[in-house]
Amino acid sequence: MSIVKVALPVPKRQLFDYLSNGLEVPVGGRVRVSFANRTLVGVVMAHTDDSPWADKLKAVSEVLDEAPVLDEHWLTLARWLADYYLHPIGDVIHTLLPVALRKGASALPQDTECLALTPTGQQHCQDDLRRAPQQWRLIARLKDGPVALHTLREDISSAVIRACRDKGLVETTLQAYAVQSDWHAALTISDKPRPNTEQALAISAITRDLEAYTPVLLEGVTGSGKTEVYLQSIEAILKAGRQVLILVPEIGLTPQTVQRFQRRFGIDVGVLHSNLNDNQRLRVWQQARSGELGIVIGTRSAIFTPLAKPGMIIVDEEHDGSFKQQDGLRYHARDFAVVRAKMEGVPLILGTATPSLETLNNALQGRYQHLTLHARAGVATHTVQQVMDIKDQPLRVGIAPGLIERMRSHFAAGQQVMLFINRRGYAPALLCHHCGHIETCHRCERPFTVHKQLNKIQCHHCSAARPLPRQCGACGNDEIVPKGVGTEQLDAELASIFPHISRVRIDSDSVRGKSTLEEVLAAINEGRHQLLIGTQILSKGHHFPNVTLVVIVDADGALFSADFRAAEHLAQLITQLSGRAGRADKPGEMWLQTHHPGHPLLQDLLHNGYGHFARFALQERKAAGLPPFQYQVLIRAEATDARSPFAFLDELATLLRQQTDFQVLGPVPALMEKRQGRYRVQLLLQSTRRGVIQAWLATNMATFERLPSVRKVRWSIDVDPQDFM
DNA sequence: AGCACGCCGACT
DNA sequence: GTCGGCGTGCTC
Repeated sequence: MSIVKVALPVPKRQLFDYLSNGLEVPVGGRVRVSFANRTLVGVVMAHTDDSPWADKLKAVSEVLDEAPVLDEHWLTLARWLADYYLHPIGDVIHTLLPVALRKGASALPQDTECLALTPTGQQHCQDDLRRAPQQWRLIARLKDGPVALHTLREDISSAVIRACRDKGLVETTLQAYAVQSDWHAALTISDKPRPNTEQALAISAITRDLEAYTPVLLEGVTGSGKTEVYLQSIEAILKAGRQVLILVPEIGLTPQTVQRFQRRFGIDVGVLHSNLNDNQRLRVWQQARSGELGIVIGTRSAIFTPLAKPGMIIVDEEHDGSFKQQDGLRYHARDFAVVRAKMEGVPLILGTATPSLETLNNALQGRYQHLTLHARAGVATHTVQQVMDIKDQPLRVGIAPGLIERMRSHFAAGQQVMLFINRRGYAPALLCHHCGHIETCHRCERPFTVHKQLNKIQCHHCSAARPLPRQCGACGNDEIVPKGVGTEQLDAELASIFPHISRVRIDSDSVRGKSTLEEVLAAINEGRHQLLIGTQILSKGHHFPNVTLVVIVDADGALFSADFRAAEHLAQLITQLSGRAGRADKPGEMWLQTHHPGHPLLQDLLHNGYGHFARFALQERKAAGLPPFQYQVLIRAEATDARSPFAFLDELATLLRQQTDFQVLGPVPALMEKRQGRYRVQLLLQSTRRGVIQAWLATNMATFERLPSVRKVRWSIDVDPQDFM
């Protein structure tokens, strides 16, 4: 009997057998099958002759691919992901494929909708469209032949296209999508500066052997010319006819970044970001896979882009938390990049000014080559970092009087000031002054955040919202006051302190969509705003040369957090923010407000810099038995009642404690005990040896799934957890 | 994950 | 009297 074993997108750790009925079904190709009263797209993992289900087997309904969409190499990577992250193979396969392919779209390049000039359009000249310059721009673009509609949409509005179509000047045609047929031939190198000694050393170290896995930690502060090292290392790869994959954090993928690569090499760059639709993603995936693109740049999931001739992987800002997927297949794109580079035998660059402790440790242990770039003369920003002790100080919106004065003098000198606060909204809580009641989201048991402008209170953990109450929900008193400070309040209060200063607020509430953020950032660097108030967004990827004063409003939260990585993240934030402010002739000044000015981590960071801090923090981690010296696996369970998650994890813990290869800690309530109406409990497994926990869990998974208590909970496994929320 | 089957409350 | 609530169980 000819049977195929199919990976299906269901949360079961198994494959499903179907009769292939003589159809040609390649391993790695997709099939459509009926499964529990519905039709699913799956991928054939193997062929076989018999099956324990022989009498119940259904036949494959449709073969979607003549050639595999996942070749042997990718099936191996898929199995690695499933084993390492203890995730069902069917869902891993599903995650690896572009959404269009998951839905069953053809994997072959499709004809694309293009716009072409009609004979009438051909004859039109600029004068005919004197009063419609946008329409003329479109006509001019099409003079050399049809252009794909999706390309035109990037810079021509649909109204213009419609107008021209209505006038009979243009028409839609279907034709094979024309990509740059040979980027290797089109490759030209423009505006290449001469590298300094450090850069030259780095480039030669990275490109010493283009055909071998050469992992490198490239540590370089802002202004040290890290991107130039990327560019010149890439050059060697491209010239050898091989492709480069670049991963960047979510916020770092700006048109400028892409343009920099495009300009240097004069070739098309494939871009994968969150605003693409399914077909656009599929197109980049196909072009990368067929080798038609020399460079692919994208965020987390871009690590799954297949390359015909892989040449190099670069992970920029490797410390960034957005590389870790927080649901489903909880992979870390940086870690998977390491595995992939090793398997494909290509150089790997992990670049950052503030390496994660995991990566730094790997470098210090000699697993990665550690290359350092110091700031170049003339570009160096020497931000002076200082601590503001706010004990007993009369704060105004959480800011010490001395710093209000510093702000005033920086404004007077015509410079910009940046305030960093980690809270969106007006205030993190609404308190009744009479009875002390705090308005709380019942689903998460956390205070509602006050949003005054939107006239509502909102839970930042489940986004439940209500109109801003006028009376206390408990006692009815109308003296209810916002407690604490968020970006919105800072903004409002500073308006009254500095009425003539133009302010701009930068957080996910005020900045909607990518273009808006770009516009705001441009306005800032044109000097149209003097005061910037914002959250994390400010620390990522944007340089503010005219900012000479940076204030971190509250550094205390991270110093005493239950999350052991909080101090590391604060240090990265401080270092990143300092690097983004000021320039050589206008050095910046940074103030950290704290009630604990003598805190050893803070003191070490400020006096000795990130590198020293990180080594010190590594020693602490080692002493405390924490990552990267211990490998962790977190098992989470949640349910609408408080007892079931505990019952399940208690049972699990008892089973797990039968072995002695790793520690079993818990179960304990999650840092956020209740979220979206569900009680959350977790069990932490810890070992000094990589992989032993996975091995044990894998062999006992079936037992766990048979526990009666498992029925009442939703549970998941997080390998190398990044946060414990 | 879906989706059906199955047994208890407020509605035309 | 029914529509529908979501608990439990199965899918080759």
